[in-house]
Amino acid sequence: MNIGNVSEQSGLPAKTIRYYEDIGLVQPSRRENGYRDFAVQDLHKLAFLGRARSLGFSIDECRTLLSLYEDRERSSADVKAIAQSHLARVDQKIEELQALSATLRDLVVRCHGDDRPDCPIMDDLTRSDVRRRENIPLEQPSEHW
Amino acid sequence: MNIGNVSEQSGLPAKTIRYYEDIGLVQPSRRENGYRDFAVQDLHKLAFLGRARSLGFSIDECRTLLSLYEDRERSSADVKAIAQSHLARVDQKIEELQALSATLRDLVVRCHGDDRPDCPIMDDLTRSDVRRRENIPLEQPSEHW
DNA sequence: TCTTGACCTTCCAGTAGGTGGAAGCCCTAT
DNA sequence: ATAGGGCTTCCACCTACTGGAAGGTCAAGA
Repeated sequence: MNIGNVSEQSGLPAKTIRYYEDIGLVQPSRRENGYRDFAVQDLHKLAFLGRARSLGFSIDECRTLLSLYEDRERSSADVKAIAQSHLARVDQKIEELQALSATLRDLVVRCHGDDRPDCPIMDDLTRSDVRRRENIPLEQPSEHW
Repeated sequence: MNIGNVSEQSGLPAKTIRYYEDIGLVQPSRRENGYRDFAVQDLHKLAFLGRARSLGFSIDECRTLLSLYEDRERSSADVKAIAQSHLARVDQKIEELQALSATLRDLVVRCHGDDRPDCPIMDDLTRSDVRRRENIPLEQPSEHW
């Protein structure tokens, strides 16, 4: 099966599939002309990956899930542990964003938003005390959401 | 003022401050020995940036906010518009994560998590229909949370 | 005066998870 | 024979930094 075909059936862009090969998630064979030749199992794996990614699992988690996926003897406890820790992170992120949302909403509501320059949002950003930030965790850009 | 001093007072790592200079957010002068020499205004700008970033504004939004910060004639409407669109994105993200959380929680609850291999989580990831994904937006990795 | 250590500099690479584009084969249909 | 679409590799770019190496600078203490 050519990459275009697999792309269409799995819903993943061809670029992404090549990238997944690069990082070792799939190992399609090659034809004589150099074209990748995907087996049906590869298609299943890619579709599995697409679903796991759409649930927000990281590539590393996907790697583990994939090995569990291919292990017929794996225990459901192993899978559950991964899903649980992912769920905990999602819920944590939700809480952080909700605190952020509340702060922003408060600022937006208090800003009259007209032609005059005075603005509570700017005042807040300019303020050098720390009252506002007491309950707001820092963004962790390294999390790459 | 040396970078270490500014770092301590603004709460931003020195590396980050150098990076902010690289991308043109601050322009400290230089001493004869090559050391950066920050003015008090630079410190204010960096503290402002730190607060805006902690509220989740992107670097590009910070750039705009900074120009508004330095414009005493700016209208509060301009600031409000940026904050509002940011708030909308935050709320959108919260909704997505909540849908995700609900799905994951359901899967986790249904998985008995013992030594046996059968696992609803795996079943869901393996399933090739689209029922589950109907209400779940795709992760947008380009958003870089 | 010498040395130690803290502080500063630049530059390069890496992070996660891809995406965009260029240059160039390959294959099929007309 | 040629046009097109599909396939290949490779390199660069995105966000917002962070880590580390190699080396210059400065102030304090022996």
